[in-house]
Amino acid sequence: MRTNLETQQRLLEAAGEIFATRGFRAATVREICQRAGANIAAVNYHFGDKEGLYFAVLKSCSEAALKKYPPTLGLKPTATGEERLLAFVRSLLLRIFDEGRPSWHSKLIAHEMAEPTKALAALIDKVYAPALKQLEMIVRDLASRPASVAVVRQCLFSILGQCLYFQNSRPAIQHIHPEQGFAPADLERLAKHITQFSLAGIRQATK
Amino acid sequence: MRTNLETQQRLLEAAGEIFATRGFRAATVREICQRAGANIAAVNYHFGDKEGLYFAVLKSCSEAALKKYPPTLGLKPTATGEERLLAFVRSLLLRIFDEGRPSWHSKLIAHEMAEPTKALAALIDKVYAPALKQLEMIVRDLASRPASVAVVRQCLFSILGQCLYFQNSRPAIQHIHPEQGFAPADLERLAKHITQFSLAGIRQATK
Amino acid sequence: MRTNLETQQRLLEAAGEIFATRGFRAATVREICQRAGANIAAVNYHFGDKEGLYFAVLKSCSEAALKKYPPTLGLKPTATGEERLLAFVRSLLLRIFDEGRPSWHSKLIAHEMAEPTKALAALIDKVYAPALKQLEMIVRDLASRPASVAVVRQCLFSILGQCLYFQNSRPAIQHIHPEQGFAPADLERLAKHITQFSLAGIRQATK
Amino acid sequence: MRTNLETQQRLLEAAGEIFATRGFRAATVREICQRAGANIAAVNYHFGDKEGLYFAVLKSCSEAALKKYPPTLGLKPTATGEERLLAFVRSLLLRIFDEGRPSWHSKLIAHEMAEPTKALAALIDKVYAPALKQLEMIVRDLASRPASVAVVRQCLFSILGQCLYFQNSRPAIQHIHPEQGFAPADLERLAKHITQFSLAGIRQATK
DNA sequence: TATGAATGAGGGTTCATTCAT
DNA sequence: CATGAATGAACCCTCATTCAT
Repeated sequence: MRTNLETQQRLLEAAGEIFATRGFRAATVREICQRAGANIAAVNYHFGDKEGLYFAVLKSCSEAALKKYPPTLGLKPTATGEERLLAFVRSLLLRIFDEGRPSWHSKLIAHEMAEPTKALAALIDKVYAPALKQLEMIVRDLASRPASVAVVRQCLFSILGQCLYFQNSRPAIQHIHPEQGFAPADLERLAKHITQFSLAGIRQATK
Repeated sequence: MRTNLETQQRLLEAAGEIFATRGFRAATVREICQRAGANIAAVNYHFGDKEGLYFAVLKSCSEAALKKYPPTLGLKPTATGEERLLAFVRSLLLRIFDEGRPSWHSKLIAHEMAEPTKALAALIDKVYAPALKQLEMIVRDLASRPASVAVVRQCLFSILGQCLYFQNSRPAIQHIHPEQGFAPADLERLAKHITQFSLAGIRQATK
Repeated sequence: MRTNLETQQRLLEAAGEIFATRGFRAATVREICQRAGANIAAVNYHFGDKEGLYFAVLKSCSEAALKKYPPTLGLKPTATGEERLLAFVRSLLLRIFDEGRPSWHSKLIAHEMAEPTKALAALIDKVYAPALKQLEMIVRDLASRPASVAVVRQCLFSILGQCLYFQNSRPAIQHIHPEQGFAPADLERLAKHITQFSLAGIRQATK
Repeated sequence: MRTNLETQQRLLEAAGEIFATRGFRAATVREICQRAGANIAAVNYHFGDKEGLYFAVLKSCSEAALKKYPPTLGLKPTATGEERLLAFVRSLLLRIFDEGRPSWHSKLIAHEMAEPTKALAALIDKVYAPALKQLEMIVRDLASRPASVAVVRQCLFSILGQCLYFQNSRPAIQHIHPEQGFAPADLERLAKHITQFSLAGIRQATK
């Protein structure tokens, strides 16, 4: 017989993919259980209800994504600000374009933004805010001179916006620019562009 | 007696707000009809079905948003590239932060990106693509020297991303930076920042 | 402007075909009005309600069918019993296989038998019973010797059953015997067969 | 707790009666579930949808009817053609006039003929066609001399028509001949009449 | 007089959830 | 402990009918 843990794990896997694809509302407990090879009542049994499963998925996916692509990926302690910015951007793009569980994380966040649930606040505090904090340090480091809170914040927005654009507008991008690829080499180019573009922007903003 | 057009208009208003808030799937015709003060069968009578109403809402909102905040708002024919970029960015932010029908347009697009329906392709072709084309002209104008298609495209992504960030990540922004306001003066500041940031970025990218 | 009578007539035509095809329940007032080029409210205006239209159609179709194919079609006053039986059978088959209004009559009766409405009793009294009476005279004429009421009745059943089989089981016949045609020549053959078959049957039954 | 099978069985019973009475379209799942003492969602749970239940009913009723009144009921292997014809006719009449599930079968077929659904073809192939095949053997056996395909077919039509008349025109018969009973003894008489009538007819047709 | 916008009851179906086993 | 049959609310949609014009 399959253990509790195994069933829960399979449920999390199946739910992650389906929630990421369809969003919370459109996903059905039935489909999740079917894909997980579990009983229709398994969700309620293991996670209380659909929402409980959803929260568990969010938690699980966040951890998996940040573990696989940490924002400091491959950085030496002596890395320059530019290198750290590139690492941050690259890791974000990698999470977005990963095929598998890490990408679920991005899609789930996107769904949360479009249609927030009670899980959003916790998710932001746990995942979003720390990343922003990291990015803030980098921006302050790259600033031409000590910058005001407001200016730094605007730069953060500019950088994050450039990255998350690929998460939030992907259908439009793929429809208008079908020739745009997102293979590792393409992502590398994109990351470099965003880094250079932002570097110039930051310097201009903190002139 | 209420005329056909009046009822249709009330239905469009109610549906616009509810679709923008909840998305296509989660919105219910019952709630829409209730808010419009119409009978439950009114949607089917006037628009065929829920999808027909949705398409009509999309069309109506797009037109309303672009009419109220055209991307060339207040521009003279002799406007410089920088002025045109500022106008483009400002109009986009105004659409996003408008309270009322024009903002529905942005929210509807956001929902479409997160959970596409059959309307997405048409919406992109009609609204999204032309805006990108306009922005492309501006970017080419601002480039330090003739730029490759790929570089121009990346700059488009960077600019659009910075603007749409406020559409797609608003819940996170408001949670982390509750002190950040979005009154007209704030939007003006944001628009200027994005414009300057992007100007520097474009020049760097086309150096 | 079209007169009342014209609209009523077009409504009857359209309703006849649709009621015959789909039955009373499955037919929709909307479709009938559309085909008749009339307003959605025309049925209620001219015939009270859907049932009223149905009754009018039944009446109109019965008259049209019996007028086009009277059971004594082409008979001389001096016709023999066999000739009169053949004429009766032939007219019944012609009504069933006619393409147009007379066939609606048969289909409507078939639908009434499967799913009786309040119109059935009147229809039977007006159309069905007189025909049976005529057939009874013919059978008594053909009997080898004066027959009991019960025997005559059973012969009536046998003859009618043979004819109406093509009305009530046509889908099955066409599915199992797709090569069986129902052109005029085929109907002539069928009528002759039924007549001869029944003649022998009657004689046997009244031996 | 009630078992799965029990609920399914009750649903089949209730649906059989209601489908037989009203036909597929006019029957409502709400009424079926009410009569079966089941929840409104039970139909979808056990049979997928209304159509699935209908198909199951058709299957179940066909089997029940043919099991209770097989066309070879009480025949010895050495039975004569006349005896086999009588058995065939009698079993058909018994199915039609049975009160209970076997009669549903006849009524369902009648409804299918008047307003075919997707189930008709399968039903014909599985139930109708085999019966016709059996009858064909009998007719060939009874023919005065080897008969053409066309003649045999016409005789089949004549015999089936005489029997099914009581299925398809019962409302008219009962209205015009209220004194005609359909008790077992009456059916026996009818069966004998049809057999004798047909016997004479077949001999005449194959003379 | 004749229209068509509007109605509300009722249709089949889907869903997350519950509970006896 | 884990199941799957059963639930009832809510979904979108269709329908004949009504009523102000």
